[in-house]
Amino acid sequence: MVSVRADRPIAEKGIPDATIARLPVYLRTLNVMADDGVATISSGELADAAGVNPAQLRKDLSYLGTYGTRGVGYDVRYLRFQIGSQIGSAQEWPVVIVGLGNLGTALANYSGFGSRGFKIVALLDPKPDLIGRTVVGVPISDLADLEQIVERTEVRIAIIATPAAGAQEVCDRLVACGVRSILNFAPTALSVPPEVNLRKVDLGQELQILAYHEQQQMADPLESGPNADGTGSVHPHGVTA
Amino acid sequence: MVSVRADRPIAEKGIPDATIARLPVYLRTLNVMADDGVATISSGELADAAGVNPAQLRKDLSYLGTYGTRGVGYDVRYLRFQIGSQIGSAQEWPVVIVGLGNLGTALANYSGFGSRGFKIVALLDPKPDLIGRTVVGVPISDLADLEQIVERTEVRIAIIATPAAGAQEVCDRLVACGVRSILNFAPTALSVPPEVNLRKVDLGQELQILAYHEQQQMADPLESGPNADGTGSVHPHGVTA
DNA sequence: CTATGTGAACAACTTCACAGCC
DNA sequence: GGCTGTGAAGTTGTTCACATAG
Repeated sequence: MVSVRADRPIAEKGIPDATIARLPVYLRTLNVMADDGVATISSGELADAAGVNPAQLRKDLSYLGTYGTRGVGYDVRYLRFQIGSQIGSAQEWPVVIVGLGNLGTALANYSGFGSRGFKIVALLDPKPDLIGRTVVGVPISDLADLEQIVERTEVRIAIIATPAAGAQEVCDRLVACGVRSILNFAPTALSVPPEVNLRKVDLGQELQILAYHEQQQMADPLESGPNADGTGSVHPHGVTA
Repeated sequence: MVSVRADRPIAEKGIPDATIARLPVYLRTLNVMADDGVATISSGELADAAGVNPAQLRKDLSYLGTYGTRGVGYDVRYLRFQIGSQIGSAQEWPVVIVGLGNLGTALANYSGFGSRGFKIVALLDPKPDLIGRTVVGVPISDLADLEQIVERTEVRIAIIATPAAGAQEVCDRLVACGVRSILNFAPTALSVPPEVNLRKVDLGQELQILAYHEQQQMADPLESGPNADGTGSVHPHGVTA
């Protein structure tokens, strides 16, 4: 079970997922700073701009290495470079999107992927009236050609944005032709062999949590003074997200 | 730190956010089961279908109450009813979406909201060529009319899907006219007063985590035997998401 | 004898608080 | 003096393992 993972030469092995998820946020902020001509920034300022706790920011950065200067802060350009090379904006990740309904199309258009080093190289859908149309310059191909397209483009990361019904079959086919990382937007649980990385995004989930807290606050009009509950918004001066 | 929050009549006070996020998944699964005519289901089967650990499922359900029968399992219809009433599918939550670019439009079209008790009652965008068009039967209104529309529709939950630049202003205006729960899809940190619930969704984040693990696995071709890392896919027989 | 419900152990993540360096 | 880097404490979420009910 414990997976061990014996110690290798240098560090740089175990950055928590939560940190990985935040690094692009820092990077985006640093880019803005750099464009504004800011040369140095403290953890407090950067944390503020990124919407996190300063200690969190410093701990996150400490996983990458020691890039700050005590008493001074971080060099914006240098830190930007370091984060960039860590999260593989060094290389470009080819990605295929399967399913071009509303969500798949929105994802294909979503500029946030491109700026983070992901490149949509193929779009797949079974509907004849979609096949041949292009989205962001990429033509939609027939889902039937999945195997040959995966092989030709050498994608290793796939996004499933199909209806729930077809998702598992698509998933199996992707796995069969060597895709090792799958991001599932379909509202269903997928099953994959253990060597495949699978993550799920549920667009409704955060809304659900908000609604729950809303309901709770309506239920007890008392004790709603400063901040009735936790999680939703428990940051020092109300900064979140 | 037992969290105090003096005991009120029955329980039903402190369900963890993580559990709230999973309940709709169970509900969806139960609906399928009920349609298939299944009358009773064990935690193992339901957990399997929902892609979670059986112990997790039982613990989640235990926050709602004691709805199972030892030695037997759960009554599908009864459990469905209980979960449904817990996550406020009892009431309908009116929601406004601000920003109807690709993402906002996809969210407006996303059927997952409707099936969970959310109802899009207003759409707002400042672009003249969008105003007046309708999406899922709801007309797009001028962002300038935000205040009056929020007041008229009495929405308490808003989704921000604008570009980063306009997000904070929209957020401030929403808060000013009484919106207490905001879901932010814009790639920027928003600041709100502490009584407002704010949550953020970053579509790139999960992809980033996948890419990181992909990169890691490429870095050590060794030890990729059974399951190189954790998080991504560490479920008993490889079922996830 | 089966499957729930749950205390307790465990694991991941966040925040605190302060030593250490500039 | 100011700000980083980090051990330690705190918090939240997950999994185990078993007593208990049916």
